[in-house]
Amino acid sequence: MIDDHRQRILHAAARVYAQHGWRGATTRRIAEEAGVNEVTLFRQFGSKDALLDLMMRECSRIEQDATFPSEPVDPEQELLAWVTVHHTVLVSMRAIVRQMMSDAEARPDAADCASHGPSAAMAQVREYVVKLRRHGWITESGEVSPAEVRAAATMLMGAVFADGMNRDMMPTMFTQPVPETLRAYVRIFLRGIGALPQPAPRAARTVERDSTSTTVPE
Amino acid sequence: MIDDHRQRILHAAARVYAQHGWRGATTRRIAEEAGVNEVTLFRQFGSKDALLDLMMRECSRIEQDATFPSEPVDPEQELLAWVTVHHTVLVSMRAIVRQMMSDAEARPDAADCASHGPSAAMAQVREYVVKLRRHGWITESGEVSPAEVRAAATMLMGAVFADGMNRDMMPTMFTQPVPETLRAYVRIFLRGIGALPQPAPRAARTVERDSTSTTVPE
DNA sequence: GCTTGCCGCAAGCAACTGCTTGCATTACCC
DNA sequence: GGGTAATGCAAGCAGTTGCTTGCGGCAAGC
Repeated sequence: MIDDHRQRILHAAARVYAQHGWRGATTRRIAEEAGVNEVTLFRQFGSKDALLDLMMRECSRIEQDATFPSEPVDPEQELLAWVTVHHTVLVSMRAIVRQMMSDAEARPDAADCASHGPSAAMAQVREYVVKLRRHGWITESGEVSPAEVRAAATMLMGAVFADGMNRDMMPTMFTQPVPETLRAYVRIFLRGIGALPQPAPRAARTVERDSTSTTVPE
Repeated sequence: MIDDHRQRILHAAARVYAQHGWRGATTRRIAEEAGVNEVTLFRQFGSKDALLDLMMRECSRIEQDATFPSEPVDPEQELLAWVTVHHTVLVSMRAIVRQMMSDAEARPDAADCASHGPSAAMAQVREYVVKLRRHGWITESGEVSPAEVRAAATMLMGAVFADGMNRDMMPTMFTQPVPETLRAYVRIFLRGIGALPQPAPRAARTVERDSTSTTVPE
């Protein structure tokens, strides 16, 4: 029960900040939320800026514990499980992430903190893609260029990010339930990097129009 | 030169709001930015809230003028052109969109305004996908379910959104230049809905591991 | 018992912020 | 010229906000 106060204040600061942003996170509000006198806050952390800076640094230490298997066995299932965890974490933190993104220009710390999670997640996906290639799920000499595979990973992460951040605000954009959507993201990603069988052959390609330049080589 | 002041104030309000958010958009700051006395602001708009509300309503009227051709000829090129315009608009408005997203809970107007653009864009893409199907670019009885096609559109929009919003904050996540990345997004999207030839056949699928459950049917 | 360190409480201060008032100025229309 | 509407300017007011100070309470260690 030594640093109980510090932790309580830090957690309260995170909650208030997530709801009201930097300017709205008043020292009085944080103190009230923490059930602590406002003066204690200044005695413990010095200033409001110092408190929020520390809160953000603590916040970026939260590691998501989802990991990929060391050797891919079922890419669709493995990716789906991982993406689901990532999406869940994102949804639970969307309020604070939104605030950090809006404060990113004014407070560089906020940008670092907000980008830490996604960057780490991105690194995990890239590592998994390397494993996929090494284990033959992606053809080494495939016509999907490595740059495109890289972009596919960015696309997957971006889609999951946008889904987690915006789904509650844009009901017209996200009409299907989360699990179904995430599975579709994963399947499209795998198909995009050539790791899932193409569902429909190119039979219907020459219909109705003279498709002279259907596939632009580069 | 009649309503010059109103427009100047509205534009100044948008700029200040984009940089400092709702709470940071002080009436004094807006007035200074507009080169107008603070009192004029209150005489014209009544209150700060009324001014910012009106600014947001005006802001959501900005229509992006990119359109798809009435009949698809070259889906990759057409989608790429459209996505490029959409991305450019998004980048130019990213600051104000970020603020709106952080203010969405407190101010419902902000949520409406922020979601208006993406929703309209989404509708355009969905309409284009319908055209693609109608013109035979997507097999009617394809193994890509309509739900998955819908999710693919959401995925494309989400990826473009995340790219436009986060690229400047997360350099480790977006390593490739914008045009290359957008083209990859489009290609993966088309491949995901079965409208681009699959690059690598399923030859390398049985390598090194006993892939018993490679494709999970449902 | 006595010091030490942390805490709560009350008060307050300077700066900022939304907003108002009173008055002089300017431009336009009849 | 005179009325009218919009603007600028100076001042101010009440509420908020970051932060400080002084004081007393209270538990722990000597």
